[in-house]
Order: sequence, then structure tokens, then C-alpha cells
Amino acid sequence: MILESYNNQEKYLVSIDCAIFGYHEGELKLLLFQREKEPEKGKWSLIGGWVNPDESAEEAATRVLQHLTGLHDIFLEQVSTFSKPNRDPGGRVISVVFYALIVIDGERMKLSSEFGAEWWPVKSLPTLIFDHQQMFEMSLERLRQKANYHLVGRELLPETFTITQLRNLYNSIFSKDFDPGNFRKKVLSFGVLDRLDTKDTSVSKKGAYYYKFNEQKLNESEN
Amino acid sequence: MILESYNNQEKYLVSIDCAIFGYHEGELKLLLFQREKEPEKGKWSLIGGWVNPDESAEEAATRVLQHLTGLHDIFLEQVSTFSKPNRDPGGRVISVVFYALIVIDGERMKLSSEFGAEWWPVKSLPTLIFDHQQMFEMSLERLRQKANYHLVGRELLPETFTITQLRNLYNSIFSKDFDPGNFRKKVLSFGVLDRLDTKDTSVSKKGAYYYKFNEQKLNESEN
DNA sequence: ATATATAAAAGTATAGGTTACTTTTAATAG
DNA sequence: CTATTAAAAGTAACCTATACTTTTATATAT
Repeated sequence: MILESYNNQEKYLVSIDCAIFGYHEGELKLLLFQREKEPEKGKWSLIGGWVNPDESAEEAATRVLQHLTGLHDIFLEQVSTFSKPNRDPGGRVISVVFYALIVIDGERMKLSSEFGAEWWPVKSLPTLIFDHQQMFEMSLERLRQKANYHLVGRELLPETFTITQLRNLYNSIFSKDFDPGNFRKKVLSFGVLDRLDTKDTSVSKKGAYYYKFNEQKLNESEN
Repeated sequence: MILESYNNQEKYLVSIDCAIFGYHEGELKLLLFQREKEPEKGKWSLIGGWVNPDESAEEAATRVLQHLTGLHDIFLEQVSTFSKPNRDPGGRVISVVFYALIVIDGERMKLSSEFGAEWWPVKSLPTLIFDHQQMFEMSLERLRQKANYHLVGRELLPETFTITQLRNLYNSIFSKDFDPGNFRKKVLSFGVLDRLDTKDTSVSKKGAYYYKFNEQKLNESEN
């Protein structure tokens, strides 16, 4: 902005909303809150919060996520800003939208009891409030773009996993079935996975090797 | 956002900043204003403006662009939102950044005299205020992404142009030299250009055919 | 009138990557 | 020890990107 009449200008509430993706039981899931008041009581919303005076939007999103999940170093990326004058019936609120990726483990499944948040499969979401459906769709699109050029397994899978698990994650993100052979070839060509000596024999007699991300190679490849 | 204490929250000024790209004399250019007051007097800034109460950020950017250029239907895309608490020394201002593409013709070159705006080659920009350098860099990156998948000639070139002109535009956007033969093949494979009967003989004895975008095919290809 | 020079336009050959599909492998279960 | 399972490896066809070469059309010079 060029300096000009800062004082006569209207100010607005600024919030963040976050599409939090997780992966559980072979499905990509989204963390949602159920709204308890009118209007739109009973509908669901993304996780949100206000931007405080001492914070950037990124810092606000990080704070909200840490408070909710207890996790630090959550992967977070800005998606877009929603600013239609009447998008929120409660007042003029401009919302900066992010998406986040987190590993759903036992701890993270308890979010429901603590905060009333619930994981929903992205394939069958409930009705969302305001413009949150569009926020979700743009976030998923961004996640797909990200997953095209980088392996997103580290943010969504447990520390060790099989190629098949990784492929199922990708199947779930893109809603299609990747060819097992081609997927393996492609994924290993990134050169950022280390094969362990242990195998998962729960699904095949032969057994599938476990892999884990090599942090050093990840950094080198600017993943 | 979930409804919660709208009233106790701090409000902020919200602005838009716009990286306006144009193409002139074989160079990609950026439209800038020179700042007339301290702090940072003499440095240059992107084109900006406030978001009014009855506008979305997109509408604000469109209004500012129309007022500045007289053009309607300008190509505009949201890049990112900048929100660090102290990014603007004049006060807490959250800025939604866009990039725009416009055809520089005679009319558009007069911007300087009317508004004090000047076109700068992106290869040699002056020092920009605040975080505007970063805004520009993100905008150029977005433009490159866009140009990878879609022909951006319609937004930056005159109505008719030769393949060589289009290639020079791309050379300028990506700061590299595309192979003439390969570029031609690739560009025509999009199937959205119509060849005219007229030729440009100013640069070659043989003459290069003029082309124009076929709007219908453009729409079909979701360009 | 013919030759020359220019860059457009078309063509070619190689390499690399994607895709669909087949074969082999390892280990368990009957 | 044979059958079964999915992992893992391999293959062939196809498509695209890239570097490079050849042909074409025409204004200008001789």
C-alpha cells in the first residue's frame, strides 16, 4: 500500500481457517467442528481462530493447531484468502485459509472428547457452514498439487510404512487407483526413502518391506 | 471461524497489492509507483489500495486496476496474503496480493503522466518498499506456473502476433531461450491459435504468419 | 533476371518418462 | 510339497521433450 489516509479506513476482523487433513484406516480425513449456535447450528466447520495483534496469519494458524493437537512442527501451507463482504453472517470477517497435514495416531483420535472435533472422510463430508466447502475444495486441490511433486507420506503416515500403504494414501488423495508397479518405481525414483530390514506380512505371504523417509535426502531434494 | 466473541477482537486495516505485469519492447515489465513520503521515500511500490466495506479483496483489486488503466476484464489472480504484524511501519495492515496481466499499448504507456506510475523491466527493478520484493517474486513464480500450463499471450500480447513474438514473451517470463522449432510445435499443439493470412515481414524475408487466439477453443480447453 | 541472405517453418532422431501389462519371487497355509 | 498371495521386478509400446537439420518463401543485392 502507498501511504494514504490510514485513519479514515474501515478495519475488519481477520481470522484463519484450517483444513486439517489426516489419514486413518485407509482414508483421507478432514477434522471438523460442529457448530453449536444459530445460524447454521448443527452444520460443520473447519478449524478456525482469530489473528491476534502480535501474530501473522501463519503464526495464528500454528497456535490454533498446536493448542488443538499438542503437536509442534505441523506442516502448514497458505491456500487463499476469503473476503466476500457477507461471507460470515456474524460480521465482516476476512479469513486466511490454510491446509495442514497431521499423522493420526491414538492421541490424535482423542480430539473428539477434548474439543468436540471429529475426523470425517473427505469422500463423505457433512454440510459445511458459510464458504467452508469451497475452502475445503481449494485446500484438497492444493494438497494434490503438492503430492504431485513431493511425497507427502511423512506428514500423513506413521514413521515406518510399506509402499502399499503409501500407495493407498495416494489413491485416497487422488480418488483413483495407481498401478502398483508403476507407483513403486516412481516413488522410489525420488530417492528419499530408506528400506528397513523388517517386513509387514499381515497382507501378503511374501511380506512387504517397511520404509522410512531419509530426512537428509529429503532436505537435499528440497521436498 | 466458529462464532466466539466477535466483539472483543482487534480489527485490522486490509489492503490489496497488485503486481501488474506487461510486455513491451521484448521485455516483461512491472508497473510501479514511486513513494513520495517518508519512511522509505523514493523507493518504489506495487500498486495498492484499501479494501472497502462493500468489496471483496478481488473486487478491490479490480476497482484499483480499472481506475488506473481504464481497462475492464483484466486477468487477475490471488497470490498470497501478507500479514506480519510489523510489515507496514504505518500501522497494522494485512495485504492480499494479486498479480495482473495487461497489454501495454499506447494508452497504457501514458500511465506515467497521469498517475506517476512507471513500467520497470523485471530484470532490473529498483528497490521496493516493505515486503514488496517478496510479493513480486511470489507473483512472478505464479505467473510462471500459469504460463507452463496455459498460453498467457492473450493477456500480454496485441490481438495478432507471430509465434516468434510469443516465444520472445516466454523467453522473457522464464529468463531463458526456448528453441524456436520446439516452441512452435508445443504452442501449436495447444490447438487454441488461429493462423491468419497476413505475414510479418519486418524481421524475415520469408515472413512469419500472424496468429490470434481462438476464443472458443480457449474456453473449451479451460485455458 | 538471377543469386544471396534471412528467419520461418517443417522435419528427424534420440533420450527419458509414463503406462499397461507380464513374470518372478518369497513365504505362508493347507 | 503344492497352492496361494501380493510384493517386487521386468518388459514393451507409446508419448513427449529436446537438440539438431533441412526446406521454404521472399526481399534485397548483384
